[in-house]
Amino acid sequence: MPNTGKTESVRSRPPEARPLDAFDRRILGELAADAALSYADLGSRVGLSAPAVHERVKRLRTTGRIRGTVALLDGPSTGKPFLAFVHVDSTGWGKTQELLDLAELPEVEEIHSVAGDTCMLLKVRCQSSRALEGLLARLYAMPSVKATRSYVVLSTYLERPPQAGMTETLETEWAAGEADDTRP
Amino acid sequence: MPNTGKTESVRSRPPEARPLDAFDRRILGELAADAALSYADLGSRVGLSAPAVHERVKRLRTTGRIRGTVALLDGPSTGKPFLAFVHVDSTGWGKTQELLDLAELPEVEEIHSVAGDTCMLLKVRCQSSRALEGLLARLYAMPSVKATRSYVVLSTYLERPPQAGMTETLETEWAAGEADDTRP
DNA sequence: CATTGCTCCGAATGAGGTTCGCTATTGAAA
DNA sequence: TTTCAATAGCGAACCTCATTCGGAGCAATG
Repeated sequence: MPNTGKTESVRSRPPEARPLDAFDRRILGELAADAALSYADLGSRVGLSAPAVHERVKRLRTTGRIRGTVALLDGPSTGKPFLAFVHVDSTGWGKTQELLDLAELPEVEEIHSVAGDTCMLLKVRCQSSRALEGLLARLYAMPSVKATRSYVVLSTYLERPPQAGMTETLETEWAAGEADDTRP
Repeated sequence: MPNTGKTESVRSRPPEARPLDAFDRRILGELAADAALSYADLGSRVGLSAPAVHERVKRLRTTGRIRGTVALLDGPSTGKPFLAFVHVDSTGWGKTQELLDLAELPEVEEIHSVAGDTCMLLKVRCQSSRALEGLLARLYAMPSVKATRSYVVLSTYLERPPQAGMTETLETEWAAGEADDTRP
């Protein structure tokens, strides 16, 4: 059966453009807390049948909303009790490739380019302060690295992956006593 | 059946004291990358049968090595494209309770106490720069908060949960050209 | 040398993931 | 307004896989 170009152009809008509805948000919230839930349980929590949530979860995966399903390891009890954030000052913007190569080390969990008084921000978790020192030595061995500032974590009060919920009042509440809302 | 105190004292050593062997490490590595693996697949990868890995994974869970199994959400495509690290200077050490209450906001992903020129470090992910501003307003509304410094993430090159692997050479390699190893 | 406990494996069972066909609903075209 | 097509939902069925059970090999203990 031949399909008209007109119909096709309407129907084949990119799937990732479709916005998340309330069902999707609740599914994401549940799975971000516990991905070991059965589809039957998940369905009863959000008010859908098992095949229906299965279909939605599959789409959330293929469209990239869900990046993966992983086991969260506990740093201290798996041999990496030392956590630190390292700010890196480097010369030039194009020379950051060697910094990105640090991604091969399992101790390096995050590499961000940030706006502020530093260029790059690393989150590293390793087995000892000596290992942290070794990582800093690797940094300083790079010609482009000018300086670093390390923030060693003393206590972690909260640490979790991205959450599904959003605080709507964050965008409006604070401005109530300060100025009128200038948005349209 | 009564058990002798002697046997009990020997047998009931804390389970978390048992060190991880090579099998455990490989299992943790696989599950940290993909927790949706079947036990049969996981077993064939590490060289054990399905019931054997099942038993080990169960123990890794109960002993806290595995904190949970979760779906990793993609921030930008789930409505939170803005990521920032906020350093907080606060007066006094006991007054941090109001900071810890921020954990109720789904935008706040991490709260650490750090050593360095700041007291606390937050990782926050929210829907807009305006929401980030609202969160900063909440911070400054706290009497104990003296100052904040924000690092807005421009690009994220790497972001992943704790990994199982460890770079052994980090503890030794760097010191080779500097000084002799002083460890026993 | 006997015993105790641990961990592994193969087999069996039952729960749950996955697919299929059908129906209701929505939105667009005639 | 009528008609058509596509979507998303559900119940039932299938089939994979998680989970349990019993037994064997092994190490450490007394």
